[in-house]
Amino acid sequence: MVKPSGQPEPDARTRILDAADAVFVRHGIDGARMQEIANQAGVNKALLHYYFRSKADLARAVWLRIASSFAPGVLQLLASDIPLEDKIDRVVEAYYGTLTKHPYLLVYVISEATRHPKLVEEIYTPERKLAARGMIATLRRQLEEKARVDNTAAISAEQFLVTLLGSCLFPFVARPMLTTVLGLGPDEFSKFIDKRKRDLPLFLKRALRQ
Amino acid sequence: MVKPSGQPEPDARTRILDAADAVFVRHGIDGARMQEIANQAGVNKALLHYYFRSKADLARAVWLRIASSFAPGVLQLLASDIPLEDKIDRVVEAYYGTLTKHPYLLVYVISEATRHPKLVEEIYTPERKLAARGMIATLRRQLEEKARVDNTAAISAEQFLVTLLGSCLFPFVARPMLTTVLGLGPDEFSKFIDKRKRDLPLFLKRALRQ
DNA sequence: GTCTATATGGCGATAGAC
DNA sequence: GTCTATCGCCATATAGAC
Repeated sequence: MVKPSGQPEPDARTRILDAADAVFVRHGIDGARMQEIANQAGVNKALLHYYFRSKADLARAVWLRIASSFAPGVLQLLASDIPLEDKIDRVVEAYYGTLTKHPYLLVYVISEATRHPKLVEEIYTPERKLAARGMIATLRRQLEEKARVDNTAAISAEQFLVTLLGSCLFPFVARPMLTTVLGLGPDEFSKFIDKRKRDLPLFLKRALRQ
Repeated sequence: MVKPSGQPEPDARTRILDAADAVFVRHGIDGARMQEIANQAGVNKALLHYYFRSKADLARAVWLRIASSFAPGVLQLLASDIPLEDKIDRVVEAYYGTLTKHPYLLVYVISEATRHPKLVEEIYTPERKLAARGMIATLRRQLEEKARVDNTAAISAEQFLVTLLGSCLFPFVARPMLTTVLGLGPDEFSKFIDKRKRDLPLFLKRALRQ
């Protein structure tokens, strides 16, 4: 996922992992071919088995790399003590960068997580479990505080989280459907996303105040 | 997807299509095995090829059936002239029924649509294209009317649509991640969805007024 | 139409030279 | 560590009897 920035060719193992990343994300684990990964890495198929015993092991390695780099940033952001309304901006901002560049990434994570739920638990370490609880607690505190000040009923932290994530992530999940239904070309989709980056925080904040 | 309701066994072709539906939705096209479909349909593997030439053709037939039955209802709902705020309730209501019963359906549609965008165009007939345009136009009109009355800036119809759909559909898209992060068991997830069915319309309506 | 048996090809995986 | 060559399986697909 993260491309090498320096000049020297990365070693074979790294090239394989990068290639596997690209191919698995593009085609899903079942749809990926070891041959294609080998080609893209510029090595022989046998070398994949030398470094990673089997396709399943390679897929697992890729999954760990991707899934680990996916959530923590946003989780930490949401768990922090910055004001609730700022969080909205920051979450929107944080996701839209990488997801624009990697159109298949989110669908890969979702489909593999859905079809092999064990993969999710594998990256859900005790520390992360704790962090997630803390994040929810912080969110709840902020929402209750807001409700107290505005003298309204507090919104459920879990519900708010899902609405926030859903609103942010859905365009990248349903991209082909949306571009077709809305009649958008590739660059029009970009414009749509740009506009959304500005509009969505306003919309959500409006729902929050009173 | 639609299970037979009457007593008599459906004919083999139908049974195959139903079985293929279940297996493709569960495992994705690449992950599905013809043998499993045959077993589930109670027929021999060869019969699948008798009715549908190849796996690809069978997958295509299933896709057409599912995708066709998926959008039209909601599309029609959104295009109708019922008040905007009522639409929110109805959309939420409409999706949550089937998606609760078919946990893999949405992820299947999304992943296949993403990896094979041609499949999307195949179900996007001229009539549906027209209907989609009309739906957006109606939505825009309603949002502008609302803005005029409230004396505020109108929200983009496209953006509103995506927010509405995203908020509704995301829990079913990200279910395994959410249950893990929020620490929900299967029946707690149901409760979460029930609560969401009540809360989400309120939240969205609040963002709309003023 | 539905079955049994078989062909065909592709893919993951291994052996072994260098 | 990296390659070439090859194995063995398994999934799709077909032939042909009933």
